[in-house]
Amino acid sequence: MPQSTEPPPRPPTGLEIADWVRQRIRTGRFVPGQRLVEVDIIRQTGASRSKVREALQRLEGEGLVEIEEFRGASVRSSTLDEVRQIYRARMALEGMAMHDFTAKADPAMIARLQDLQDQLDACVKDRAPDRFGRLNNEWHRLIVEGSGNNVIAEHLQRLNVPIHRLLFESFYDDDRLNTANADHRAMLALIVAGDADGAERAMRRHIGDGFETLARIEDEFYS
Amino acid sequence: MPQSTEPPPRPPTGLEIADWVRQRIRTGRFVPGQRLVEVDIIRQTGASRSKVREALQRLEGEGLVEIEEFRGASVRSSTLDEVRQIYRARMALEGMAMHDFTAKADPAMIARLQDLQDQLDACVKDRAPDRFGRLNNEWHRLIVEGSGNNVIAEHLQRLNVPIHRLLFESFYDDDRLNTANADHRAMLALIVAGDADGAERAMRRHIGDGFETLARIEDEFYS
DNA sequence: ATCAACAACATTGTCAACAATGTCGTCAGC
DNA sequence: GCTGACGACATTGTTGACAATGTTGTTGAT
Repeated sequence: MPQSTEPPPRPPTGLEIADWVRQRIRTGRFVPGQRLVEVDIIRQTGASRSKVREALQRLEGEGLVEIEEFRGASVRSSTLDEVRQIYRARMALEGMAMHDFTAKADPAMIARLQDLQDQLDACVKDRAPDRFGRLNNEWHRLIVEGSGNNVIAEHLQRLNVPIHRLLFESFYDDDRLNTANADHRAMLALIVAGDADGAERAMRRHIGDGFETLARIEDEFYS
Repeated sequence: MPQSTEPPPRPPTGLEIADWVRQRIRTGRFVPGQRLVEVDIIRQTGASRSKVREALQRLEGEGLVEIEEFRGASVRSSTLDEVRQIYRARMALEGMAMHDFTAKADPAMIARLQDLQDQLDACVKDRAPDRFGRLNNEWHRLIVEGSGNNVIAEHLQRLNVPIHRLLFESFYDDDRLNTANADHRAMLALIVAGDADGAERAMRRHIGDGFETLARIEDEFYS
């Protein structure tokens, strides 16, 4: 795509366009409510209109954008209540993933997790919130991928999309950084101990707390 | 659509085509592996090619069909392990739905559930497995819709699609009919008692047992 | 009989032109 | 100034023709 240093001669496929748009939504370059005009995307990506339309329909299926007849696509925005529902679903699925991960984790996986944990600890010490964010994502992904359940992994990926304007800020709360990391350590201990049920409960609490933090930030924002 | 007695004059939309195909997969009219040729669907539904292609891409996004370049769409088939993963996801999500339903159920909802339960009991007595199947679906839907979590509801709907050839047969096991109904009664009692955690555990066990039955049938089939 | 090469056909992918609709500014009338 | 009708423009929806690819059947040599 044109944005990179080396534009590929091959015109981008529908999936690539979808990725491109998804990425821009993830990074906040496309904000909720913003209209996604086909021609603009064509100009920026070099794709044909069919491909762009295909990509937008795909994203609509993922719940990321909204398409209205003759009005086109726009980035979907969600209420706080929908975010609550998303977190509830994440608690269920990621909890289950944690359960299965704990039940089948081998020493190699645990070692990788331990390594990640050390890096996360360092981030907390150094107050490096965005590196923490990246590693945090990786930590959660490691659990989910390691659970051996691709169906859950795919559904979680779909739930992990920030369609709420406040989802970006939750990690920059210093308090939250500390408690989240403490949660991670506790979960690691439970995994090592082979306590699948306990690890699942801990994961659910961890995600639930994440939402609480988010809701608190939202509250403060409006007062 | 042509199959009904009164074909609508308006050409069907992409969503309707998707529903049409989905329905045919659900009822076993389209079996896993079967190719879905665009022209055939056009002939049978009267839709335009764009709409058919849109519908197929949508279904691909749902994981129901598989699209290969220049080879078109075909009904996706899944291994027993993928079915296991699906059931695992259902345990997580429907368990959570049950939890929230129990926590917020009002007398009216409980009454509707009680009514359904009576009809289910009758079905078991009368040995009416397919009516039981329909009511059973309604029972589960009532719980999920009543949980107040649309996100979970949508993800469950996506998980509820039978892409495995044996998913149809599991209800016709007479033993299973009885235990499943007993599960339902037990869950109803837990709901009335307001025991959200207990109801969640019961739902998870119930769904897990469903998979066990399925796996047993599969085993017998291959021996 | 087997196999490769080839050709006719079937099916899907792409694109561009056109139609349908929404959007926004303009202007007359009050 | 306000409002509603009107028209130019922008954007999306639809269709059909054509290109690219896969599929199947045929033929002829071995």
